[in-house]
Amino acid sequence: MGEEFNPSKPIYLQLAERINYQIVRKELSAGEKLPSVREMAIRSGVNPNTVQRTYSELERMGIVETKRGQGTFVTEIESVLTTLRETLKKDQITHFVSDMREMGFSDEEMIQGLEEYFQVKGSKKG
Amino acid sequence: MGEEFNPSKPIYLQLAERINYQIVRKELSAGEKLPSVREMAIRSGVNPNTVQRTYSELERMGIVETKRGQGTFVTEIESVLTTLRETLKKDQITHFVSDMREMGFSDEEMIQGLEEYFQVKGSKKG
Amino acid sequence: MGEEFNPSKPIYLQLAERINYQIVRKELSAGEKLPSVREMAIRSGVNPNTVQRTYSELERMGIVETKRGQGTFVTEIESVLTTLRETLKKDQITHFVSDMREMGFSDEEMIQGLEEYFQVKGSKKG
Amino acid sequence: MGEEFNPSKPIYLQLAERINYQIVRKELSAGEKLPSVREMAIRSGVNPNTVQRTYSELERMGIVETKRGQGTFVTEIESVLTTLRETLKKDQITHFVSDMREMGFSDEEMIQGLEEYFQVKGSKKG
DNA sequence: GTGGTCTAGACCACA
DNA sequence: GTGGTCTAGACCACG
Repeated sequence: MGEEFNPSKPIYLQLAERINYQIVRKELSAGEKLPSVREMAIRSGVNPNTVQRTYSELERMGIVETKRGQGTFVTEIESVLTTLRETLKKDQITHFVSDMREMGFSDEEMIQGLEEYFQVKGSKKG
Repeated sequence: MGEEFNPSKPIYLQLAERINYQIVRKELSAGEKLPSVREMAIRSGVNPNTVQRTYSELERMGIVETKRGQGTFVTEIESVLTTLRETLKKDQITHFVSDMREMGFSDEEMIQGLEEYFQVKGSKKG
Repeated sequence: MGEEFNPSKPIYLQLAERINYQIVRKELSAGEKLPSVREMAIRSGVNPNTVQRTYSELERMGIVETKRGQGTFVTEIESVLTTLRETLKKDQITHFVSDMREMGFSDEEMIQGLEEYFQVKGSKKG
Repeated sequence: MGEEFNPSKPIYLQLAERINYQIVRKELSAGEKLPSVREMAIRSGVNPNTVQRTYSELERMGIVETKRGQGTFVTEIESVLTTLRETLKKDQITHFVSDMREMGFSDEEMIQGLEEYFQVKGSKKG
């Protein structure tokens, strides 16, 4: 139990990122209930206070809604989920481009490399 | 001193990857001397034997040449460095595509996202 | 227990050579389990780490396959074993010719000497 | 100083073999003086008594002659040297064939392997 | 049990 | 100094 956390970043943010990731991957669907704070604390191997902070942060971002006495739920507002998806996409791309540039690759090489990859491995079109 | 290592992967391999990365980023140029085994051990916070194993591995891959009593040097064979560069590129791309697909993005969305990114931020052509 | 090793050559390589030799002589057959690292260490009178290194080397050469938690086994890939056999043959011949030449014998004398030897002692044809 | 000796065989015989080998390689020519017992003992790192025994053995075989007060000399009798040469050749061949047979090679494979070797590496004819 | 990794500390050959 | 090997002893993941 309890995957590891990078000590150089607040755990509550890392946990939030993981949940966002799960939402975009549809492991958590719109309207679905998140694990209770205590449950999530045990699963993640962190303190319940940390989970609480994560949930608050997610609520501040509009990604989850807390219903008193019932629990915390993924928002059903489509636009929020779409934005979240776009945000994560952008983050991934930013990180990718940054790494590739550090290795000295040009924009063309990245595009080209991707297209070659798709051709070889077979593509998944949207 | 002593950067962190992921406990789920052998340290000697992670260290090799870091060095490969440094070579591709030209933080280490062709023919340049690597830190001595002992020096690198101190810098990395690991045992000299572990560094030794890393250097052996790199030598086996042809990325590094060792001269007894003198030290360990980045190879000057161009083709090896080119291959290394291509390998790391492929790895990055594989990882990127894998993550993006897990988040449900299509190949088109990745390419498109990249191109948008380049247009907004300004491109670096090869 | 504990056969002797030539101090002028790494033990882990000498041990590997011995095992290769045993395989070619069919004292170890394809698919057969090698002694465990610890067992072999005791038999050979060396440290388990040294045996480990030998087994790693053999695996790198494809001569041996290791199954986690089960042991190390001689490969069943015929081509590898054939190649090994050919390699050892070549090594033997190289060594023989080198010694004979040092003693001043010509190629003809070697061939001739061999043929005489076979005639006198009785031959084993393939 | 002092090459190593195989503990499984008398040192005096190993030393005799080495000297025979040197004679056949013409590092010691017919009639040439061998090092004095004391000198040889130092060079070989063995006890002078052992060298004495080696020289006696060589004299028994007719390979050297001892002249009181002058030293020990390689014989000048051609037939003895020829025989020695033939004996060493036979020993080499016996050892070679024995090893190759243990590895399962047929007589044909040995001859064939030798001939291939000569073709590739270039032959030295007598 | 198995193999695999890591540390600690030692000794060696080379230059 | 450099890299290379070896031992001793520990801990881990796998089955």
